[in-house]
Amino acid sequence: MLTLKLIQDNPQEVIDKLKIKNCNAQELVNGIISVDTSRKSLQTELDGGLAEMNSISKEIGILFKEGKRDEADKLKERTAELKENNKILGDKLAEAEKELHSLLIQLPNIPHPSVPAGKSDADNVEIRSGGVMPELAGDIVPHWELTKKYDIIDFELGTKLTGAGFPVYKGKGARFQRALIAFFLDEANKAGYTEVVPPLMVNEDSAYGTGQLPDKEGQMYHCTEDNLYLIPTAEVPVTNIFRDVILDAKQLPVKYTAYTPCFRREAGSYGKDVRGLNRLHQFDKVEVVQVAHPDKSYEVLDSMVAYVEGIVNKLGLPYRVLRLCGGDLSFTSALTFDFEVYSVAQEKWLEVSSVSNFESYQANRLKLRYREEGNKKPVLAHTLNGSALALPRIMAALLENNQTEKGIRMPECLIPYTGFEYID
RNA sequence: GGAGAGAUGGCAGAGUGGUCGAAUGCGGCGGUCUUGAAAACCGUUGUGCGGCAACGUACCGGGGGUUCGAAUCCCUCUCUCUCCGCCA
Repeated sequence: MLTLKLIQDNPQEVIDKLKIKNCNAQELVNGIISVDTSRKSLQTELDGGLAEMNSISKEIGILFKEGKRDEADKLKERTAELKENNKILGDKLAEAEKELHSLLIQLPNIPHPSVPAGKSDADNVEIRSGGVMPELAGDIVPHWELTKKYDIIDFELGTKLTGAGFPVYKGKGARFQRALIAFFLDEANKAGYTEVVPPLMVNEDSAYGTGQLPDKEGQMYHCTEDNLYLIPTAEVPVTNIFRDVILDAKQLPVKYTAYTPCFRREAGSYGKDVRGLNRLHQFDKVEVVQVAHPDKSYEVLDSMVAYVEGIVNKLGLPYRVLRLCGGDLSFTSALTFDFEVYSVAQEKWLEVSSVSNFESYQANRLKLRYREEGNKKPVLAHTLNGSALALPRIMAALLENNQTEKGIRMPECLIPYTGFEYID
């Protein structure tokens, strides 16, 4: 969430900037300011009452020690009213804090100045493209037919075991999947990211910390018995490593990578682009996460984009990089670049990565701060993350784009991992 | 799953109703000493909120209660450890 200070100091600026996200924040901002103002005066008043109570209690303590029971009892009479008053003030203050908080979390992150205006993904701006469009002869077959032809992914079997959107990878398909994971992790390691294997389930606090709760509750699988959530992305457990943490400035940037399966209910998206590997309830992804110094976070973002571009290039896929417009930017992001790869049989661009700078928006929720040397006050850090990469659509594009008469040709960089050159 | 013990500052570890935000040790930071370092000694060393500041206030796992006053007593939840059982 945004910091109160920012909203208090520049309310109009916040409102103006959020217009890029097609968000009319006028009312919210006004509400926040007025609730905060009353919160402050309540606190001042309550602190005064508590101070008086504390000093009376001390006096009573002293009187008791001196054996002056009567005087002490007299003082006690005065405390009753004070106590009641403090209780009322305390309740009001708690109420105001709750209200303030619920308003604050409704405000999305402020977009970076470079974010273009726009309503939907149609308004995203292509900033770069690369790779070579494959020119395939003969019948071009979509990946869901290829997976059947080579018997490498069984969607129906997954339906039998679990339900739609939980495919079973088999034989070279399974090996292909494992190869991609290992390749992505090795690349991330080479780029200086420390590998972590996080839990695949998180508690409420973690889901809240990265913003999945309360707004996206319905998108996560929830184990009610233990009140745990299956992670929709490694971002959740990995970023929450830093919840309530104060880092040293010299520790920044912190770079973590994690491979995890991801679980998404995808409620409300039935029937749309769900064919084959395009949209699954469980899929694999390698994520990269950085905690950066605020002054450096956009350099870091650029480096993360360059990093993702590097691995897409190694895979030999035609791709484009988009700068997301205000309307398509996620609630928590200040600036996001999407990577899409071209899938020749579907004749579609498929989103395979999303690289974002959240600035201090997540950090504020997480209470993730750093301390400058010699400086006493801890300051909110910036968090960034990106997919590097999400597997199913990469696999879909590789299957379709690399289909030959001999089978599916593996990209050069994967052969050491797959141990074979063709899926046939 | 059954029985017991426990949760205190970066860590270790005192504190069982009254100047306790909390002894002491370690660690960290600053200084003295030293050619430099170590040792020794001195000082300093949590976070949030309110306040221009002085300062006030809250926080001893979470929540609630008793009391003029709670780290300390009561209730409840969570977690950790030990033993037993079960098990990859």
